[in-house]
Amino acid sequence: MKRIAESTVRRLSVYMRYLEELTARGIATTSSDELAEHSGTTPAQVRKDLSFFGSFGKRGLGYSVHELLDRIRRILGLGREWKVVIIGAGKIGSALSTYRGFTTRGFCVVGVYDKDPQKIGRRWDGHLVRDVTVFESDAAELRPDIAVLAIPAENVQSEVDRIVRAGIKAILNFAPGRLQVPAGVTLKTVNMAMELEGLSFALTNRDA
Amino acid sequence: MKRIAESTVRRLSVYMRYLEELTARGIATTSSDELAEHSGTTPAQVRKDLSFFGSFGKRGLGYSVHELLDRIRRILGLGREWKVVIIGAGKIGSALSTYRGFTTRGFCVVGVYDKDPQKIGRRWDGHLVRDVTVFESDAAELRPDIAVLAIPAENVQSEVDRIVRAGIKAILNFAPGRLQVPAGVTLKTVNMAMELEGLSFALTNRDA
DNA sequence: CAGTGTGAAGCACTTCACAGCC
DNA sequence: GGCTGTGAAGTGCTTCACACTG
Repeated sequence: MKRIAESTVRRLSVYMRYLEELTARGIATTSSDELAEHSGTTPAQVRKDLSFFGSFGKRGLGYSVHELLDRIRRILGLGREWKVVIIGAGKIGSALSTYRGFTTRGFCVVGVYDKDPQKIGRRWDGHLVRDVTVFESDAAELRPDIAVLAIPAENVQSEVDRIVRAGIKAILNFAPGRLQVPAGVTLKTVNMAMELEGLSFALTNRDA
Repeated sequence: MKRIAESTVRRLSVYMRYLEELTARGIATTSSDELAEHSGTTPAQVRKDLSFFGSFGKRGLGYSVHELLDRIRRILGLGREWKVVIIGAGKIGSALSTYRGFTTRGFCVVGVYDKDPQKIGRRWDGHLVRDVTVFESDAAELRPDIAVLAIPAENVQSEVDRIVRAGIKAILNFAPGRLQVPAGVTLKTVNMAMELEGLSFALTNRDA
């Protein structure tokens, strides 16, 4: 398959949400116009995005909500359960694991790790917090798919290295700083400070 | 000024972090090569990004760390304090307000609001949680700059409308769903579920 | 000579426009 | 007739390459 742009993947997620809403409302068909309208994009963009993966519509009629939802779920890999481990038993990880849309889309927390002796052994959102030093051996047995890295700024790279050594191929990172991962490992970083700086820039330079 | 790409603004934030590190290490000059190396981009990109705002370097010598840091801070609007209100006294808002890099860069929490009677009146990270219905009148006096919207999925648009009515021009949103804001208001949405779906897609379609 | 600043070229994503099918 | 699917055109960000300067 040809390389898919990240922006396309994000839009597929948005289309999926609207299709879920249509399903809940019992609506059976939709169109690229309607999808675009509710996803903040254009009909041509919707059709182009979908065209990378196949032809899911019927000319003159539109798309079957049920079928398109099924197809997009499959494309996004949401037809299965993903085992997620959380590194860092803090507020962000907790917010994420209790997020509606986390469990409902097949993401399942199978382990929580920390290096703080104060936290190790305690319960945290129904999970036992384990020592991060046992993570590699745990992972060898558990085979988690995704690691959420939600630790303070220090030594983030060494935790990334640990996660990579454990054989995990996808990391959602909330820690700041530039991180290195080998090819074949996908790293997505969410940096809240940077988002705020973007707002600061917008406020400072508006109308300019 | 010509319109600046969001990607450029994000990179400026990254350059700033490296310049802060150099300052801490007492290093006085740097180059586009070095900035690129530590920011995951190319020297040409660094120079192009900076060129939108002026000529800050010296040919043959590079950039003064001190001067460039000062310039970038000014560009990003970080030379002042920004008053931030948090709507939704939950875990995400709490994680954000205790985030290193939040207070250190001039973002200051001046109010916390919720609609849950259980939370109103309670202390939350040192702030008194107030009823979200008094937000507009509070804002008229307090004049906050940025609102962080960290509430569950229901009625997010009506909260956005309330924030906009209060005269706030920048919103950092953690709630899901498509939101409308009038021109002149900047909305940045962080959707963790969507980030995870991106990882799910990458895991499913790798090597393909 | 070393390293910036920048027009020009390259590339990737978006939009257009229309042929094709229901 | 209506709406999809898609090559072609358009747009905007990135990379190149080199003139320029300390």
